[in-house]
Amino acid sequence: MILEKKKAFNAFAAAKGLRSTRQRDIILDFFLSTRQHVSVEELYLKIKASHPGIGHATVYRTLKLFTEAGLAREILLNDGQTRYEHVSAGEHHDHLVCTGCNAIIEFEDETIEKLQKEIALLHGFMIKSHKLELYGLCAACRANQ
Amino acid sequence: MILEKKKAFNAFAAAKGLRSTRQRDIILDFFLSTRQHVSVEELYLKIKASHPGIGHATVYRTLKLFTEAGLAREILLNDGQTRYEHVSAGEHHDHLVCTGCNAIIEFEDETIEKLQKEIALLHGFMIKSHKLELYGLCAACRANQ
DNA sequence: CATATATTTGAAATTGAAAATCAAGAACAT
DNA sequence: ATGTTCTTGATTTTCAATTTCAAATATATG
Repeated sequence: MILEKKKAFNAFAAAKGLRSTRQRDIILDFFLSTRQHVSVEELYLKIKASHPGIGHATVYRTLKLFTEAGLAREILLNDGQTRYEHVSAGEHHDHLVCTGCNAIIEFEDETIEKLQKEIALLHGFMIKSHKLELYGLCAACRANQ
Repeated sequence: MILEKKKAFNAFAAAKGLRSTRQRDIILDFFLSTRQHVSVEELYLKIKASHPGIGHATVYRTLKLFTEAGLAREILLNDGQTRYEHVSAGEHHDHLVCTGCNAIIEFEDETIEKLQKEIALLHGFMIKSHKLELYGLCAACRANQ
Protein backbone atom coordinates (compact mmCIF):
# COMPACT_ATOMS: atom_id res chain seq x y z
CA MET A 1 0.00 0.00 0.00
CA ILE A 2 2.85 2.32 0.83
CA LEU A 3 4.51 1.21 -2.37
CA GLU A 4 1.39 2.02 -4.35
CA LYS A 5 1.34 5.51 -2.96
CA LYS A 6 4.96 6.01 -3.80
CA LYS A 7 4.22 4.91 -7.33
CA ALA A 8 1.26 7.23 -7.45
CA PHE A 9 3.42 10.14 -6.39
CA ASN A 10 6.12 9.27 -8.87
CA ALA A 11 3.54 9.13 -11.62
CA PHE A 12 2.22 12.53 -10.56
CA ALA A 13 5.72 13.97 -10.42
CA ALA A 14 6.58 12.57 -13.82
CA ALA A 15 3.38 13.95 -15.33
CA LYS A 16 4.14 17.36 -13.87
CA GLY A 17 7.75 17.29 -14.93
CA LEU A 18 8.98 17.44 -11.35
CA ARG A 19 12.40 16.15 -10.48
CA SER A 20 13.02 13.25 -8.20
CA THR A 21 14.86 14.45 -5.14
CA ARG A 22 16.20 12.87 -2.02
CA GLN A 23 14.18 15.27 0.13
CA ARG A 24 10.86 14.43 -1.45
CA ASP A 25 11.56 10.72 -1.05
CA ILE A 26 12.37 11.16 2.62
CA ILE A 27 9.36 13.33 3.33
CA LEU A 28 7.09 10.89 1.53
CA ASP A 29 8.51 7.98 3.56
CA PHE A 30 7.93 9.82 6.80
CA PHE A 31 4.47 10.96 5.82
CA LEU A 32 3.41 7.49 4.78
CA SER A 33 4.72 5.88 7.93
CA THR A 34 3.12 8.42 10.20
CA ARG A 35 -0.29 8.24 11.79
CA GLN A 36 -3.22 10.21 10.46
CA HIS A 37 -3.34 13.97 11.00
CA VAL A 38 0.23 15.10 11.29
CA SER A 39 0.82 18.77 11.58
CA VAL A 40 3.59 20.18 9.42
CA GLU A 41 5.67 21.06 12.45
CA GLU A 42 5.27 17.59 13.90
CA LEU A 43 6.39 15.95 10.69
CA TYR A 44 9.21 18.42 10.25
CA LEU A 45 10.59 17.70 13.73
CA LYS A 46 10.32 13.96 13.23
CA ILE A 47 12.24 14.18 9.97
CA LYS A 48 14.77 16.58 11.34
CA ALA A 49 15.83 14.10 14.01
CA SER A 50 17.39 11.82 11.44
CA HIS A 51 17.80 14.28 8.57
CA PRO A 52 18.87 17.58 10.08
CA GLY A 53 19.53 19.11 6.71
CA ILE A 54 15.94 19.21 5.58
CA GLY A 55 14.35 22.61 5.83
CA HIS A 56 11.04 23.88 7.00
CA ALA A 57 10.06 25.28 3.67
CA THR A 58 10.68 22.02 1.88
CA VAL A 59 8.33 20.15 4.19
CA TYR A 60 5.63 22.75 3.64
CA ARG A 61 6.14 22.71 -0.10
CA THR A 62 6.22 18.97 -0.34
CA LEU A 63 3.07 18.42 1.69
CA LYS A 64 1.31 20.77 -0.68
CA LEU A 65 2.57 18.63 -3.52
CA PHE A 66 1.23 15.48 -1.87
CA THR A 67 -2.11 17.21 -1.59
CA GLU A 68 -2.04 18.10 -5.26
CA ALA A 69 -1.09 14.53 -6.04
CA GLY A 70 -4.10 13.28 -4.12
CA LEU A 71 -2.10 11.50 -1.43
CA ALA A 72 -2.85 13.93 1.36
CA ARG A 73 -5.62 16.22 2.43
CA GLU A 74 -5.28 19.47 4.36
CA ILE A 75 -7.16 19.62 7.64
CA LEU A 76 -7.67 23.00 9.22
CA LEU A 77 -8.99 22.70 12.73
CA ASN A 78 -9.49 25.62 15.06
CA ASP A 79 -6.00 25.81 16.48
CA GLY A 80 -4.28 27.50 13.59
CA GLN A 81 -2.12 24.51 12.71
CA THR A 82 -2.48 22.88 9.33
CA ARG A 83 -2.59 19.13 9.52
CA TYR A 84 -2.39 16.59 6.72
CA GLU A 85 -4.19 13.31 6.64
CA HIS A 86 -3.81 10.32 4.35
CA VAL A 87 -6.19 10.00 1.46
CA SER A 88 -7.31 6.53 0.52
CA ALA A 89 -9.10 6.13 -2.76
CA GLY A 90 -11.45 9.06 -2.77
CA GLU A 91 -13.16 8.27 0.50
CA HIS A 92 -14.03 11.18 2.69
CA HIS A 93 -14.47 11.29 6.39
CA ASP A 94 -15.19 13.86 9.02
CA HIS A 95 -13.80 14.48 12.47
CA LEU A 96 -14.62 14.36 16.11
CA VAL A 97 -12.09 16.59 17.81
CA CYS A 98 -11.50 16.29 21.53
CA THR A 99 -10.70 19.67 23.00
CA GLY A 100 -9.39 17.97 26.12
CA CYS A 101 -6.65 15.73 24.76
CA ASN A 102 -6.56 16.84 21.10
CA ALA A 103 -7.49 13.37 19.90
CA ILE A 104 -9.02 13.27 16.46
CA ILE A 105 -11.46 10.51 15.63
CA GLU A 106 -12.73 9.93 12.15
CA PHE A 107 -16.23 9.08 11.16
CA GLU A 108 -18.29 8.74 8.05
CA ASP A 109 -21.99 9.18 7.61
CA GLU A 110 -23.65 8.49 4.32
CA THR A 111 -26.90 10.08 5.34
CA ILE A 112 -25.24 13.34 6.27
CA GLU A 113 -23.39 13.36 2.97
CA LYS A 114 -26.64 12.83 1.15
CA LEU A 115 -28.35 15.62 3.05
CA GLN A 116 -25.50 17.94 2.24
CA LYS A 117 -25.96 17.26 -1.43
CA GLU A 118 -29.66 18.02 -1.13
CA ILE A 119 -28.96 21.30 0.62
CA ALA A 120 -26.48 22.28 -2.06
CA LEU A 121 -28.96 21.43 -4.78
CA LEU A 122 -31.61 23.49 -3.07
CA HIS A 123 -29.33 26.54 -3.17
CA GLY A 124 -27.98 25.94 -6.66
CA PHE A 125 -24.54 25.26 -5.23
CA MET A 126 -22.00 22.96 -6.74
CA ILE A 127 -20.10 21.52 -3.79
CA LYS A 128 -16.40 21.02 -4.21
CA SER A 129 -15.54 20.04 -0.69
CA HIS A 130 -16.93 20.10 2.76
CA LYS A 131 -15.87 20.14 6.32
CA LEU A 132 -17.68 18.72 9.30
CA GLU A 133 -16.09 18.82 12.69
CA LEU A 134 -17.65 17.99 16.02
CA TYR A 135 -15.78 19.57 18.90
CA GLY A 136 -16.17 18.29 22.42
CA LEU A 137 -14.81 15.93 25.02
CA CYS A 138 -14.02 12.31 24.33
CA ALA A 139 -15.11 9.58 26.72
CA ALA A 140 -11.76 9.54 28.54
CA CYS A 141 -11.65 13.29 29.02
CA ARG A 142 -15.23 13.36 30.22
CA ALA A 143 -14.36 10.80 32.86
CA ASN A 144 -11.37 12.84 34.00
CA GLN A 145 -13.33 15.97 34.68
CA MET B 1 -34.05 44.01 18.22
CA ILE B 2 -30.87 46.06 18.07
CA LEU B 3 -31.94 47.70 21.30
CA GLU B 4 -32.41 44.32 22.94
CA LYS B 5 -28.92 43.31 22.00
CA LYS B 6 -27.50 46.50 23.36
CA LYS B 7 -29.31 45.85 26.60
CA ALA B 8 -28.02 42.31 26.61
CA PHE B 9 -24.48 43.53 26.21
CA ASN B 10 -24.89 46.14 28.89
CA ALA B 11 -26.20 43.49 31.25
CA PHE B 12 -23.24 41.28 30.44
CA ALA B 13 -20.82 44.14 30.94
CA ALA B 14 -22.41 45.09 34.23
CA ALA B 15 -22.29 41.51 35.47
CA LYS B 16 -18.64 41.29 34.55
CA GLY B 17 -17.79 44.63 36.05
CA LEU B 18 -16.76 46.06 32.67
CA ARG B 19 -16.84 49.76 32.10
CA SER B 20 -19.00 51.46 29.58
CA THR B 21 -16.85 53.11 26.96
CA ARG B 22 -17.42 55.16 23.88
CA GLN B 23 -15.43 52.68 21.80
CA ARG B 24 -17.43 49.67 22.82
CA ASP B 25 -20.65 51.51 22.06
CA ILE B 26 -19.42 52.46 18.62
CA ILE B 27 -18.16 49.00 17.80
CA LEU B 28 -21.42 47.46 18.97
CA ASP B 29 -23.40 49.88 16.82
CA PHE B 30 -21.35 49.04 13.78
CA PHE B 31 -21.44 45.33 14.44
CA LEU B 32 -25.20 45.31 14.89
CA SER B 33 -25.84 47.34 11.78
CA THR B 34 -23.56 45.25 9.63
CA ARG B 35 -24.53 42.23 7.61
CA GLN B 36 -23.74 38.73 8.79
CA HIS B 37 -20.15 37.47 8.74
CA VAL B 38 -17.94 40.51 9.03
CA SER B 39 -14.26 39.92 9.28
CA VAL B 40 -12.44 41.91 11.93
CA GLU B 41 -10.53 43.85 9.31
CA GLU B 42 -13.69 44.70 7.41
CA LEU B 43 -15.41 46.00 10.50
CA TYR B 44 -12.29 47.85 11.58
CA LEU B 45 -12.02 49.68 8.27
CA LYS B 46 -15.70 50.55 8.27
CA ILE B 47 -15.45 52.03 11.74
CA LYS B 48 -12.22 53.79 11.02
CA ALA B 49 -13.82 55.78 8.21
CA SER B 50 -15.92 57.77 10.66
CA HIS B 51 -13.93 57.16 13.84
CA PRO B 52 -10.27 57.26 12.90
CA GLY B 53 -9.14 57.11 16.49
CA ILE B 54 -10.30 53.57 17.13
CA GLY B 55 -7.53 51.03 17.08
CA HIS B 56 -7.14 47.61 15.67
CA ALA B 57 -6.64 45.96 19.01
CA THR B 58 -9.82 47.40 20.44
CA VAL B 59 -11.89 45.94 17.64
CA TYR B 60 -10.34 42.54 18.18
CA ARG B 61 -10.83 42.71 21.92
CA THR B 62 -14.36 43.95 21.69
CA LEU B 63 -15.50 41.31 19.23
CA LYS B 64 -14.18 38.69 21.62
CA LEU B 65 -16.26 40.33 24.31
CA PHE B 66 -19.36 40.18 22.14
CA THR B 67 -18.70 36.51 21.65
CA GLU B 68 -18.42 35.97 25.37
CA ALA B 69 -21.60 37.94 25.82
CA GLY B 70 -23.38 35.64 23.40
CA LEU B 71 -24.03 38.33 20.79
CA ALA B 72 -21.55 37.08 18.25
CA ARG B 73 -20.05 33.84 17.11
CA GLU B 74 -16.59 33.31 15.65
CA ILE B 75 -16.50 31.77 12.20
CA LEU B 76 -13.22 30.35 10.99
CA LEU B 77 -13.36 29.53 7.31
CA ASN B 78 -10.44 28.33 5.25
CA ASP B 79 -8.97 31.70 4.39
CA GLY B 80 -7.35 32.49 7.70
CA GLN B 81 -9.62 35.41 8.47
CA THR B 82 -11.77 35.30 11.56
CA ARG B 83 -15.30 36.43 10.90
CA TYR B 84 -18.05 37.18 13.36
CA GLU B 85 -21.70 36.48 12.82
CA HIS B 86 -24.75 37.55 14.74
CA VAL B 87 -26.23 35.15 17.23
CA SER B 88 -29.97 35.11 17.59
CA ALA B 89 -31.37 33.25 20.57
CA GLY B 90 -29.32 30.09 20.62
CA GLU B 91 -30.08 28.99 17.09
CA HIS B 92 -27.28 27.45 15.16
CA HIS B 93 -26.73 27.37 11.46
CA ASP B 94 -24.12 26.15 9.07
CA HIS B 95 -22.62 27.63 5.94
CA LEU B 96 -22.42 27.27 2.22
CA VAL B 97 -19.30 29.14 1.16
CA CYS B 98 -18.84 30.19 -2.43
CA THR B 99 -15.19 30.01 -3.38
CA GLY B 100 -15.93 32.13 -6.43
CA CYS B 101 -17.41 35.28 -4.92
CA ASN B 102 -16.91 34.61 -1.22
CA ALA B 103 -20.62 34.71 -0.56
CA ILE B 104 -21.69 32.92 2.57
CA ILE B 105 -25.15 31.41 2.73
CA GLU B 106 -26.62 30.04 5.90
CA PHE B 107 -28.62 26.91 6.27
CA GLU B 108 -30.03 24.75 8.99
CA ASP B 109 -30.78 21.09 8.92
CA GLU B 110 -32.41 19.38 11.86
CA THR B 111 -31.72 15.93 10.53
CA ILE B 112 -28.02 16.56 10.22
CA GLU B 113 -27.93 17.94 13.74
CA LYS B 114 -29.68 14.85 15.00
CA LEU B 115 -27.28 12.55 13.17
CA GLN B 116 -24.35 14.43 14.64
CA LYS B 117 -25.67 13.79 18.11
CA GLU B 118 -26.02 10.11 17.34
CA ILE B 119 -22.46 9.92 16.09
CA ALA B 120 -21.20 11.65 19.20
CA LEU B 121 -23.15 9.27 21.40
CA LEU B 122 -21.74 6.32 19.54
CA HIS B 123 -18.21 7.49 20.30
CA GLY B 124 -18.88 8.56 23.86
CA PHE B 125 -18.28 12.18 22.91
CA MET B 126 -19.90 15.14 24.55
CA ILE B 127 -20.24 17.71 21.79
CA LYS B 128 -19.67 21.32 22.70
CA SER B 129 -19.81 22.81 19.25
CA HIS B 130 -19.66 21.85 15.66
CA LYS B 131 -18.79 23.23 12.32
CA LEU B 132 -20.23 22.30 8.97
CA GLU B 133 -19.15 24.12 5.87
CA LEU B 134 -19.91 23.26 2.28
CA TYR B 135 -17.44 24.83 -0.12
CA GLY B 136 -18.23 25.23 -3.76
CA LEU B 137 -19.65 27.54 -6.38
CA CYS B 138 -22.91 29.38 -5.98
CA ALA B 139 -25.45 29.47 -8.79
CA ALA B 140 -24.21 32.82 -10.10
CA CYS B 141 -20.57 31.79 -10.14
CA ARG B 142 -21.41 28.52 -11.83
CA ALA B 143 -23.14 30.44 -14.58
CA ASN B 144 -20.15 32.75 -15.04
CA GLN B 145 -17.69 29.98 -15.66
C1' DC C 1 31.39 11.76 -19.23
C1' DA C 2 31.08 16.70 -19.17
C1' DT C 3 28.35 20.44 -19.50
C1' DA C 4 24.42 23.46 -19.88
C1' DT C 5 19.98 24.57 -18.14
C1' DA C 6 16.23 24.33 -15.35
C1' DT C 7 14.49 22.88 -10.96
C1' DT C 8 14.90 22.40 -6.09
C1' DT C 9 16.60 23.38 -1.75
C1' DG C 10 17.31 25.77 2.72
C1' DA C 11 18.49 29.84 5.40
C1' DA C 12 16.69 33.93 6.09
C1' DA C 13 13.43 37.50 5.32
C1' DT C 14 8.64 38.57 4.77
C1' DT C 15 3.84 38.37 5.34
C1' DG C 16 -0.55 38.64 7.64
C1' DA C 17 -3.63 37.77 11.35
C1' DA C 18 -3.97 37.90 16.10
C1' DA C 19 -2.27 38.71 20.74
C1' DA C 20 0.60 40.99 24.10
C1' DT C 21 2.72 45.15 26.04
C1' DC C 22 2.50 49.31 28.34
C1' DA C 23 2.18 54.29 28.92
C1' DA C 24 -1.42 57.53 28.50
C1' DG C 25 -6.20 58.36 28.86
C1' DA C 26 -10.86 57.55 30.58
C1' DA C 27 -14.48 55.66 33.73
C1' DC C 28 -16.24 55.18 38.18
C1' DA C 29 -16.70 54.87 43.29
C1' DT C 30 -15.91 57.67 46.99
C1' DA D 1 -12.62 66.57 42.83
C1' DT D 2 -9.62 62.72 43.38
C1' DG D 3 -7.50 58.30 43.46
C1' DT D 4 -7.91 53.78 41.74
C1' DT D 5 -8.62 50.70 38.31
C1' DC D 6 -9.87 49.64 33.69
C1' DT D 7 -9.44 50.57 28.83
C1' DT D 8 -7.33 52.18 24.86
C1' DG D 9 -4.24 52.39 20.91
C1' DA D 10 0.44 52.60 19.00
C1' DT D 11 3.71 49.48 18.79
C1' DT D 12 5.92 45.18 19.32
C1' DT D 13 5.66 40.37 19.37
C1' DT D 14 4.15 35.92 18.05
C1' DC D 15 3.34 32.21 15.10
C1' DA D 16 2.29 29.72 11.02
C1' DA D 17 3.03 29.96 6.42
C1' DT D 18 5.06 31.84 2.22
C1' DT D 19 8.52 34.12 -0.48
C1' DT D 20 13.14 35.10 -1.83
C1' DC D 21 17.37 34.05 -3.80
C1' DA D 22 21.94 32.16 -4.10
C1' DA D 23 23.80 27.71 -3.96
C1' DA D 24 23.09 22.91 -4.78
C1' DT D 25 21.21 19.31 -7.47
C1' DA D 26 18.78 16.72 -11.14
C1' DT D 27 18.24 15.85 -15.87
C1' DA D 28 18.81 16.30 -20.90
C1' DT D 29 22.06 16.83 -24.43
C1' DG D 30 26.17 16.72 -26.93
